[in-house]
Amino acid sequence: MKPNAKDAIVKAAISLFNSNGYSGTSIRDIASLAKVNTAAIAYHFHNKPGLLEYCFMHFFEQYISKIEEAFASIDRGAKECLKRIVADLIHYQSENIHLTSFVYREMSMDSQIVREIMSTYLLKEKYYFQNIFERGFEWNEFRPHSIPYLIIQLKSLLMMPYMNTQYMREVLYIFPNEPFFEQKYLKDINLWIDKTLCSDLPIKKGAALK
Amino acid sequence: MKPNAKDAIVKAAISLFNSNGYSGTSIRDIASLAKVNTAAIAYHFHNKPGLLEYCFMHFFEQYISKIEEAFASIDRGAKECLKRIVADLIHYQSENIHLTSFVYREMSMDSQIVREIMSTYLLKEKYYFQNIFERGFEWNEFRPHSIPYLIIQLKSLLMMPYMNTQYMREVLYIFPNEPFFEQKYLKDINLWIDKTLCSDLPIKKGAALK
Amino acid sequence: MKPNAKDAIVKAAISLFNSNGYSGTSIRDIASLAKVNTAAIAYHFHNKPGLLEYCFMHFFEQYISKIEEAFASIDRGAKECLKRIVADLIHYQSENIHLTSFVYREMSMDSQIVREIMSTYLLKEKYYFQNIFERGFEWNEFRPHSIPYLIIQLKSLLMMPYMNTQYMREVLYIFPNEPFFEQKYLKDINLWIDKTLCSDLPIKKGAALK
Amino acid sequence: MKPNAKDAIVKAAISLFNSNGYSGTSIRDIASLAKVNTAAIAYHFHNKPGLLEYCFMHFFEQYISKIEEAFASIDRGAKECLKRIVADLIHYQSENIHLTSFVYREMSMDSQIVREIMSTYLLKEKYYFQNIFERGFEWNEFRPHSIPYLIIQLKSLLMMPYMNTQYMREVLYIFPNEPFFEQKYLKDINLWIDKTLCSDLPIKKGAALK
DNA sequence: TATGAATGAGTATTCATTCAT
DNA sequence: GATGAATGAATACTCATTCAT
Repeated sequence: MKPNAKDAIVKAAISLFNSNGYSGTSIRDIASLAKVNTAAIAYHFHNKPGLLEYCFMHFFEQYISKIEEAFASIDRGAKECLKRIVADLIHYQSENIHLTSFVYREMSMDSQIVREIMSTYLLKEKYYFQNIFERGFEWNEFRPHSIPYLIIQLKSLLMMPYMNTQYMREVLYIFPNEPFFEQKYLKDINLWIDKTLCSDLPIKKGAALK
Repeated sequence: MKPNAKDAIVKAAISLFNSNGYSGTSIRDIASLAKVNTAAIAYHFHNKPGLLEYCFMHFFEQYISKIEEAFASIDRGAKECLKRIVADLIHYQSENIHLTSFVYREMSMDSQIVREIMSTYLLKEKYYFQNIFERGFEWNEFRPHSIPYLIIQLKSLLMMPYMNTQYMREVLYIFPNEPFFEQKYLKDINLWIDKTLCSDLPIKKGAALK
Repeated sequence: MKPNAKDAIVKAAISLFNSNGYSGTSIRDIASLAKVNTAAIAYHFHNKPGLLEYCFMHFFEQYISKIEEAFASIDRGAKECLKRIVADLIHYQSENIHLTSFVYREMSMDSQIVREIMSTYLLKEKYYFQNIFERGFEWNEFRPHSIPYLIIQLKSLLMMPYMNTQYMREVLYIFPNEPFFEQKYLKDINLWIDKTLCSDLPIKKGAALK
Repeated sequence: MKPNAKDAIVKAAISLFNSNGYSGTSIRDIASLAKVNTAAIAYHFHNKPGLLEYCFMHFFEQYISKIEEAFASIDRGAKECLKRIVADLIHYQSENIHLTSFVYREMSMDSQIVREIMSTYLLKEKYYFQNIFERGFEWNEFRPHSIPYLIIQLKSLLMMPYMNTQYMREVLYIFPNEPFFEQKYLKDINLWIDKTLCSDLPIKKGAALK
């Protein structure tokens, strides 16, 4: 009868998790929004945490693959590569703004699933960023700096507009799902890369790009 | 019998809200952690949203007063003033890390209380930031730029380590409640102010500082 | 694919009904233990009560036929006949200990099925016992006594070790499925027959066996 | 409002557990029969197993105390003592026929609670019976025999009419809660004691009662 | 102030069963 | 014959809140 019950459930879940939080959303709310029987959720995702995990995986699988694809072009320069990653991630997040928003929020909770996701996906992400920064230092593209502290800043810029869409809308009157925003904000992050990450480089003694 | 039941409740609430979220925490959990009868919470805070509102107000009252105090020294220069605000806020957040963490997370939810807090405190904060940036442009301290987009970046740097303590700890191995972190991270934000916010200034034609 | 799905289901059902009770066992538990689809149970037994009824019938059909076979030898003496019945039933119960255990327990519940089984099989059993006792009185083999009260005692001795296997194992350290137990316990019941059922017989004036 | 909610719950629970079994009875059935809110059950007994445990303890506390009281008179002879225990237990069970019935049935299930009850109460009961039998052998009152096997028979006679009240009523037309039954059945058990337990005693060489 | 008892609405989950394939 | 998907009703339990004491 339902052509795509599973997809309908996920879509409803993302929407409700985003506005009310995971704990603040009931299985029945999701089921009624997806026009599906509550038992169907148990059938497809075993239980509520299972549905959450599915959303997490759904998000991070694509997230990481964006990074991996862009990372392949590391040989064209660390800065170039980083900018491409940033552009891809911003685009991905803008396209999946509700999912991104709720995943980021829920990742700040203390649970078994979160720890698993972190050690699976976020350590991998860290590995790529670390690699890029190290290449950047080596090839004299980036000003030497503590890598973890650079990651904090980079991640903060990547996450902020998608974690706090409410604030963006109601205080700053900026809507992160508009295409206009994507382009403009990207420029700002690139400015951070150019100015804060790369500034005050010592004499460029023939920067060793392949 | 309880010497300071109200404080005990707030302390327990902050701790539990922080690790399990507001919806994920029950009145009884709080009561049992605070070693207080459940009805005592209703007595002191009327109901569960009342307790949440109290935490929000508790946080933002102090938060805004930090900004206001520092803003009084705007005449010594916009950059100087901004740096002092940043320093004070970072310190305040580090001192109240659990409260900060849970407040920021819960502020991303969609509720009546959140909207009220936003229009009360965050619009006020925006007003001060706006003022500082405008003065900075006027006095030729800051490179001209869209103010909302500057606020995004500034806020992102201010909030990130306190919204994602889990990530900080488990992926980056950085603990935002250590005094060492506060100093080091502050330097990084100042670097952003110096390099990204102020860089490429046109000829300083007698920058009008007092 | 399943060579003997029906048997596998019954076997699994007996095992689970025995340890968790009928109500405490779910169709899905049975299906997964029998490695069968849940719908297969509905196919073979119509519904859950149908499966229970099948187990009851399976047990009592054989149970009654044991009695009937032995009863045929009534002419060789009531006592002789009774001893043979007891021996056959004890042996049958020992061989089907799990089924016996759960059937006896479930028969103490108040349901439509139970009442049907009782009026079909247990009234028949009573008829045979009654007959034997009457012959025993007539032929001066048994001490005259109220038949229903004799049946209580006889049934209690027959059922006890199989209804309370848990107690037998954990308190008395006796395992009713060991062949040793069967022989020893049988001797005890025969002792009851000899001493309590037959004791203090008036002068045996030529015990009238045909 | 409810003068004795707890008692009302227990009374309703005993009635329903008796006719439908523990698993076959829902919290809501009990609550509605006791005219109490379902949450009141959780409040008084924590959860469903907690209510079951309370019933078990309620039964066995009194059960064991009956034995202990009667056991105090062991010096007046093992047989005398045993007869008094049997009389007291039969009376206690007749007075609490529904509780007895369901407790005995549920004790045959495999669960944590049952194992705990067994090792607490039934091992104690065994200890007393063992003691009585040993004294009986020593003082030449009982025919020497395996103690566990004697316990089986004794327990079977004690339990049977109360475990199978349905069978008693519908097949034998005997109602174990009638005062008449109690007296008549007690006589039968005493007969078993006199005939099967004590029969064929060797020459009573001045039976050594203290 | 403070609390033990109680409540009604809510929670996630499991149930036996059905049905199109 | 056999099965994966789906369902409505029921499950035990937890929730925030109220109220008499």
